[in-house]
Amino acid sequence: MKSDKISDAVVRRLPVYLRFLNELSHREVLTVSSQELGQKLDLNPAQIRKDLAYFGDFGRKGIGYDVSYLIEKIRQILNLDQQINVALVGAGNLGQALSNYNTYVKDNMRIIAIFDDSPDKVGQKVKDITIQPIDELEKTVRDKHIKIGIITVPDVEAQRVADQLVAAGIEAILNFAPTILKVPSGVRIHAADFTTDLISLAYYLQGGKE
Amino acid sequence: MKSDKISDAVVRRLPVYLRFLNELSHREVLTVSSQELGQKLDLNPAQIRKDLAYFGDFGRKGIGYDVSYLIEKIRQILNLDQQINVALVGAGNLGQALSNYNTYVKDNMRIIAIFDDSPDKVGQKVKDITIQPIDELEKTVRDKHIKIGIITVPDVEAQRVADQLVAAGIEAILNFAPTILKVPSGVRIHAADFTTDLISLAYYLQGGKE
DNA sequence: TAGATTGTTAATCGATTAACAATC
DNA sequence: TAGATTGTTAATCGATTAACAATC
Repeated sequence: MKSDKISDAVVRRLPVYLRFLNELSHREVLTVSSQELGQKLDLNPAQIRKDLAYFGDFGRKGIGYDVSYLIEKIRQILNLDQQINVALVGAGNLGQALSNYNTYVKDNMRIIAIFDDSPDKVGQKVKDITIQPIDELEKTVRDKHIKIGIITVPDVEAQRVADQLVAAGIEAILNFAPTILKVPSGVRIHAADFTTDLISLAYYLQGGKE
Repeated sequence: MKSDKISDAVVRRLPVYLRFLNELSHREVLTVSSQELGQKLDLNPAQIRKDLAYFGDFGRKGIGYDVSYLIEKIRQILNLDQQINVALVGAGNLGQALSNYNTYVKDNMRIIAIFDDSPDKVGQKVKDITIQPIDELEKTVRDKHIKIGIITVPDVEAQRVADQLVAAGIEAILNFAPTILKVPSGVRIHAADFTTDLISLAYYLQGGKE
C-alpha cells in the first residue's frame, strides 16, 4: 500500500522505530522482525508492520526487516536524508539546554540560529551560535533556509513569536510554551509543553481516585 | 455520569482546561461555556462537556460553567489540592532548566530533591536544593514522601534510574530520555522526549511527501 | 519441505462528534 | 417566555489488533 493520508500517530512512531534500529545497527544486528520490535518498543507487531507498509514493502516474508535498509528508508520518509535547519527562539534556561543537547545532529537536524530579545542575551554565544535579536528572525530564517522553529519563550510571547516564524516562512513549530498557538493550516505544530504532562501524572497518584 | 475508567486522553486535557480557566479567573471572568473553551483550546465543545461530565455535573444548563468552581473541581480531580513532591534525577542542562522552571509550584507541585552521580555536581545547589548522590535516592524519596520522579539522565542510565525510583516506591515517572522504559503496571509513566517530536516534524516539510 | 514472518483484509475497540431533550 | 447551554445517548470516525494467505 502506498500513501493515503498518513495519520500523525503513525508519523510519531517512525522516529521511535528509527532510534531502536540505529541501536540494533550499532550492535551489528542485521535483521529484525516486527515481533522483536514490538517487544522492545511496547507496540503491537501488527501495528508496526502496518505502519511500515504505508510507505512500501520493506520486509521479507519469513525473514523480517533488514536493519540498514529499513533505517535508510525511514530516514528518507522523514526527510532526514537532507540537512534540516532549525531555529530556536528564547535563550532562557530551557532554550539553552535544548541547544546544548543537539543529539539530533546525527539525524541531520541542527539548530543553526538562536533568537532572544533580552539585551543581556543578544550577542552572547551558545556553543558557537551567536544569539540574535528577534527582529533579525525573518531575514535569517529566509537566508539560512530554516524550516523548523522551536519556541522556548515565556507563555505570553509565544503567539507573537509564532506569528513571526510563520511570516518568515517556517513550515513547522515545536512549542514548549503552555499555550495553544493559532497558526495557518499549512504550518505543522506540535505541543511539547511538559508541564501539562507532569500535572496530568498527578491524577494517577494513590489517595486520589484511581 | 461518574467514573468508569477514564482514558488517558481525557486526563491529559484536564491540565489544559485548568490552565485556561486560571487565565479566565485572573481576568475576572465568572462564567464560561464549552463553546468558548472549545474555541480557545481548539477542541470540540461536545468533547469538553463529555470530559467534564465524567467527573460530575459541574455546569449549569443555559449558563455554562462557573470558572472558580470548575477550577476547584479540576484541582481536586488532579489531586492538586494537596502538595505533590517531585524528585528530579539528572542535573545536566535539561534537568537544571526544569528545576529552575518550577512554574508548577502554583499547582502544588514542587521539585524538592535533585539527584546526580557526577562528583562535580553532588553538593552543588540548584535554587536552594542541594544535589544528592543517587544512592541516597531511595531513602530521600521515602522520607520526603516524593510521589513523582522526573528522569533527565542520559539514555543508557534511564532504565537503571527508573528501577531505583520504582524500588523507592515512586508512583509516576516523567521520562525525558529517548528510551522505552519498562516499569511495573502500578507505576504510571509518560514519555516527554522532545527529540521524537522534533524529528517527526521533519516528515511534514515540503519537498518531502505530503 | 517446514517454520517463520510479512503485507493486508476484516473485526474490534475506543475516541470524537452530532444531535437533542432537559432546564436554567 | 425565548434563547442558551448543559449532560448524555446515538452515530461516526479512526486507530488498533487479529487472522491468514502469500512466500521467503
